[in-house]
Amino acid sequence: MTILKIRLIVLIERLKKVTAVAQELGMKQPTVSFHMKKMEEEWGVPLFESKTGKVLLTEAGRMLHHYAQQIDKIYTEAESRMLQLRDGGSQTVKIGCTALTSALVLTSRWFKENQALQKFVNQFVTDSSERLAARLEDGELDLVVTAEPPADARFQKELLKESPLQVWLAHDHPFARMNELTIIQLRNMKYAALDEPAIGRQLLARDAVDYAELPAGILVSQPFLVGQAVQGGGVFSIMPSMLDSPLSGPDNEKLAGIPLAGKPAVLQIYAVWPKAHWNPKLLMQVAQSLAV
Amino acid sequence: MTILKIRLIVLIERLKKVTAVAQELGMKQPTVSFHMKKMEEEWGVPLFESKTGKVLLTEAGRMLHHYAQQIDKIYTEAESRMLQLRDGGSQTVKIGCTALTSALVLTSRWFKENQALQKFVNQFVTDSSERLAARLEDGELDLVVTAEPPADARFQKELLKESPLQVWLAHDHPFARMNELTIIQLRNMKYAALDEPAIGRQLLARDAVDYAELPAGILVSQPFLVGQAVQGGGVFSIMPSMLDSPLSGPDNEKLAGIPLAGKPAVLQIYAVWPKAHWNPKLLMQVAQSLAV
DNA sequence: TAAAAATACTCCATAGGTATTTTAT
DNA sequence: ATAAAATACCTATGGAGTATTTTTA
Repeated sequence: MTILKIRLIVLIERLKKVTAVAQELGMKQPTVSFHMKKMEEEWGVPLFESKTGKVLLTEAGRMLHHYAQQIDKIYTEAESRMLQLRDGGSQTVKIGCTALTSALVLTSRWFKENQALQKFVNQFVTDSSERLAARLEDGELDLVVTAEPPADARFQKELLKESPLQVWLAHDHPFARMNELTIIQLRNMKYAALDEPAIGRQLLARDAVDYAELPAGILVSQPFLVGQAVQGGGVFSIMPSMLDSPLSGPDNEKLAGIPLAGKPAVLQIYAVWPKAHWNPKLLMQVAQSLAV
Repeated sequence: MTILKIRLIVLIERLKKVTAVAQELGMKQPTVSFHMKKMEEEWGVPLFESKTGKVLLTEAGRMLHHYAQQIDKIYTEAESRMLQLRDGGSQTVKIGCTALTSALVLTSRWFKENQALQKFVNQFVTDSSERLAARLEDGELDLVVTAEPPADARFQKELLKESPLQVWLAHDHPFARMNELTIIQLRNMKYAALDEPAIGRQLLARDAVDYAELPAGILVSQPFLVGQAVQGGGVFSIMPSMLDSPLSGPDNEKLAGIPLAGKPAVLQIYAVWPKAHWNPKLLMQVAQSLAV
């Protein structure tokens, strides 16, 4: 069995025409027919059937297709990785972050202090933490920085940073000089929330009642947008204390960060990577650089 | 690239000797050497290096190995499936259950009423719900019956049964004729728990305080062992009400099942299977048969 | 009847072998 | 000195092509 034949099954299922498959694979129609016949011999069962001008898969064919699809995906990933490795002359490491964790971890300081690492680590991807976990599992990403590490024994987990959540306000707000704030005190303002479920989960775990009383407000996808909204006035947010510089844009006044009254909620940022990775040492090194 | 070469990488990594790999694959040493060289040409990078009598993988080799391992696993699974299909003359469906869900769903009645289905559905596996989810994902299982369905859009989920949790006691216990029981009333007895985290989670969700007050006791892996322990006396358990016949063994007196006082906790049993399965119709049919 | 698939036949690359040399403990 | 790996060389099968026939919409 060759990868080519595996792709052939995938394409037959998708295109349902022998000529179209041949075209897609850059070969001639008889060659594809030949392979189809050969595969049926190889497996000892009919895999394809012609129905009303289309080539369909038999039950056995569909079963094989199920596996062929997975293999095709993995092999394509391997090819693209190897190309990067060959052309870049060295390993490339793809890092995935959420909008929030990228702001917390990929600071200008990190880029300045880890230029040597950037020979290897040179691709940064942003996505939701669920999708990051999926892409890590697929082997598309090497390391993921997330506040919601998947609970899976196949992955190595390393705590990078901890940051308590606090209330953020415009610097000229009457509350900006308070020592601490309860959520009830903020009920007349809008809540600008980042689309990062980990924050909500932390608040919920800290105090479900407080969480339920959070007023409705604005949902944004980027930390700096939270900053803009809060600068605008009449709006507060709850974000990690560590986020001060990303929140205050270059030409904005600094925002005021005031601790939550009572039990604190702490956001934990983890690096996660597969234990079976081909260069765990490099990944550990990357994780340690991100932990500074 | 052929599957054979993919396996070759996997075996080189495992055995670290060219001759050993050749032996394992049923070929001669020069053939393996030949393939190794060919693959390095094909990928355009060195994949293998000789170190102190052993053949090791280079960085690129390790990277490729990471994918090769996955592909090998999937392909082996496909082969074994196809063999079953060819020899059995028809599709085989492997079902995975936890100890508890098997007792609730794979009743003698099910086997009696679904003999036609058993032409296809003829392998039953028991494992923890986490491992079942992993084996389903791997394609080793076709359908999993679990109280803890994975939250994953790739899977189809179908509610099979719902059963309230209730207290189980020996038939001659003083409480055996009560209409309902609180957990506090049982504090002088031992709690025989089944190793099925879904039960604990349901109780926790129902009332965290009650749950915290459950006395320490016995942990068993099989529902019928819960029955034995409760029959023994001085022991209670909390199990689905639907479980009466599996709990009372053939030569035991019937156990008494008494509802929990207050908010009920209900265990939900789901069938889960991959949406991308090659015979979703059959699986849906199986799920419906299990729901009776 | 026109387009798509199957068949027949040819050619070269690849996968496999044996015999032998080279390399490493 | 000996076992393992590399090399050289040969053969059979498989993969790809062209030309042609058969099928089916």
